Amino acid sequence: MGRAPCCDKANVKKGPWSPEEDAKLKEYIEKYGTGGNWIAFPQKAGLRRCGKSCRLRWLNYLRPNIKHGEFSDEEDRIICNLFTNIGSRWSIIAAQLPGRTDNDIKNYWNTKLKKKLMGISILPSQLLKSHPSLLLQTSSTSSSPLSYRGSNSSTTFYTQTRSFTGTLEPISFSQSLMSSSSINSAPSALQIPQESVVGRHMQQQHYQVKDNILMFGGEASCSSSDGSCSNHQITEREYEYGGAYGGRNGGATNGEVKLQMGLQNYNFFNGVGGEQKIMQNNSSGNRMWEDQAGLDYGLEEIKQLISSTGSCNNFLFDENKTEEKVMMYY
DNA sequence: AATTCATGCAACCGCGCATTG
DNA sequence: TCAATGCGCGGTTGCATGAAT
Repeated sequence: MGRAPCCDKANVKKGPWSPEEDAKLKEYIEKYGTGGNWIAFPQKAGLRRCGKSCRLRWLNYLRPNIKHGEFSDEEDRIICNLFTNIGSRWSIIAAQLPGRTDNDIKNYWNTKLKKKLMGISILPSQLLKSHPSLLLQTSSTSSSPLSYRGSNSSTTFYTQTRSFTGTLEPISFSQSLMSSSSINSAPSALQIPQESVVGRHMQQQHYQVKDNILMFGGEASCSSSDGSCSNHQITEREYEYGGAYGGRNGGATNGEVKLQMGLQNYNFFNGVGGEQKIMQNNSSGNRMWEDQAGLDYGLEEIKQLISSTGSCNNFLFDENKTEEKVMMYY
């Protein structure tokens, strides 16, 4: 035996609210308040709606000072931080963001912010599966997809920070490249965000390794918000896999991806709880990317992904928008 | 131009908690 | 103490819209 319904389902209207209903609701509340009883509210206000529906409409859209539209970087940062600490307690998170509703934040998280995080560790193979039109193009003599060249000298990692779809906006990706989880799981782990390899607006980034510290950012760093250039460099040993991730707009030049690390096994795409790619030698001595798991991110994993950097502020967003620098031990 | 697909968002639903009698 | 009731929250759904094919 379930609980009694909160209202007469047969006699209440469902679906989108009309302007007339909105006006009625707003007018009544401005005159008399909510009356402290949402269940009884519709009858008093002359609305054929469920009380819960009235409450939701008022709280999320009609009450004063509701803020709609784009979330600022600061708001992103707060959401990210709070999610790391308390999880999906949207009402609490909303309490920290004046004018924002829990529903708004929840939707924003589910549709955009989470994707940004997931984009950080999505894999090239995954991209190619879902975007076969993205032909691989090697930047050198190699013709095989995801191939790379190695050398013993300095390393350059060229990539881009723009998304390849409109939903993956750049979010200081250079800072988010690495997570401690990937670091912990294997030496020299490096995550390449989705937007790092496919995009319509190409950029170069270099990652530096100095004294076993991978350094992101620096003088040539780019701002995440404007998509300007960021340069990072990795020294020690160079491997390069030609990225044909340029897509229809980018082509060979834009899609070039170079990457180098100094170890034999490279756990570049170690998504937290998701698919891993490990570059390793095969029997014929060629290095290959190996799928390790499916790409399935849960909230816990995303939380780990966030928290693994120690601070969400450091993870996603640049405090001062002028320099991005992340140092990691490998 | 038509169709399909992807995305974002408003709204709904069910459950747990708090309050009240 | 306990049952009834209402509130609030988080997860999910469905629709509208725009992009891609």
